[in-house]
Amino acid sequence: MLLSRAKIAATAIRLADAHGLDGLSVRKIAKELGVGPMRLYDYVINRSELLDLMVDAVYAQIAEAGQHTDWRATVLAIVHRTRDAALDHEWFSDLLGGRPHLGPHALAVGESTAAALSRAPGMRNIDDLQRALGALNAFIIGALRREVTERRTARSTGTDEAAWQASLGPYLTRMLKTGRYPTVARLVIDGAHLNAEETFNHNLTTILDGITSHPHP
Amino acid sequence: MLLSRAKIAATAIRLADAHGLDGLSVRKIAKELGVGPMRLYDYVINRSELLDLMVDAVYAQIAEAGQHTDWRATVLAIVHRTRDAALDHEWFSDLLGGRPHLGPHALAVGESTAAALSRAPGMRNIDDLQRALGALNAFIIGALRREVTERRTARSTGTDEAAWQASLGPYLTRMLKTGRYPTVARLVIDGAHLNAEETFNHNLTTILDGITSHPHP
DNA sequence: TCCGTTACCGTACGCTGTATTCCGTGGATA
DNA sequence: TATCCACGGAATACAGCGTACGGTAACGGA
Repeated sequence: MLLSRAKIAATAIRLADAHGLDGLSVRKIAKELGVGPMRLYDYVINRSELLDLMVDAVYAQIAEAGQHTDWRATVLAIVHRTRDAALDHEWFSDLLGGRPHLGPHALAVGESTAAALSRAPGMRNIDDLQRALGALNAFIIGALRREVTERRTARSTGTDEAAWQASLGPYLTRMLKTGRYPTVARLVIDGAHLNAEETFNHNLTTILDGITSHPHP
Repeated sequence: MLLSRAKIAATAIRLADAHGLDGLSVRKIAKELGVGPMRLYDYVINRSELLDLMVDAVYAQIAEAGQHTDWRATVLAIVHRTRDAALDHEWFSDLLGGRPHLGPHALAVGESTAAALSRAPGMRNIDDLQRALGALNAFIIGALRREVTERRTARSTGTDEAAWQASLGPYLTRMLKTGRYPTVARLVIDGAHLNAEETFNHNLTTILDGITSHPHP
């Protein structure tokens, strides 16, 4: 069994998809590959470099988003592929924003995004572009983390009313019944029906609109 | 030495501030308190509950933001206190968005934010509020994670040109010299002078403006 | 044929979170 | 007063983690 960085990353991703980042260990990857644990260190310096490898493999998928002539269509395509990737590989969202993404594919995605955004209206100079990229990336990171976290808790508690009441309910409903958090209570009770993808798209549109129109000097 | 959840959280926070989340362990907290490791489990179920305790202690600081009559001033105050907290306790940003924040102080902050935002113009119903909160929180999470990550790498590489060239330079400059990432290259070279706080405030304003004006139905 | 170098491998160390066992002491009862 | 019991805190135990390190086997050149 001869190894390679790509093969190691692939099995690591499979394991992380199945058991999460906490369930991922160098030893388990090695066992899955039928190899002693220390073999991996011939291809990778650190566990952390292994994570970087996994992240960049995901960026490779994201980078396959086609180029459009319209800047907005390009950005939308990239962001949606990123969201798909984060939902496919939930551990990806755990790493999102936690380390600089400097792998070749991550840089390629960054380049495509930046290039598209630089063609947006209202982008007067490079400082505008820097800020706009910052806002967009911040939104992506935060929104995907939130969505994945939500999905996880929903999965662990069960979506249906009964299981909800049994797990988080006792504590949270007691808290909300105190009357100290009326707005939150209304949000939890009345606002549970919103569709995640719709909300994401809505807010993404808001961000892009906000970026391209410059009301404040 | 008699313990309490508050005292445990306080020392845990001190240690995490000093050595990061990776440098934090149940045993070290116990040793710092002059106590056997298992004593902590009389006050806390899990290591993860201990993290929740720490997070909510930070939210207690954030919650001290004064209420303003103006909704925008209130939101700004909360967000800025959150940013201050994240820069004071960098581990806080590692936990941001990674778990639901359901502690009493976190709920209090959420309530204040939601209440203020619900008084913003253009907030027609609870779905609008839900979405607006989502966008705002996503931005906060992402922006703070990015800023802390940036600060960490800057600290580890050294801010000055020489140290930069020595650490990330070899790889990154080689990458950028390939010419495959021209926009990123321009951003790295020309855009390094931007002030972090200014950028944060600018983008926060953009988000709030975007939330309160509803150009798309 | 012999040696130097290189590539591979298993073992071992220190650390983690946590379950379980053990023990000393204080209070209650005969 | 003597004995026993209950109980709280300390110590030990266990399974797993990342990875440093020492040994070994194979291979190329002299």
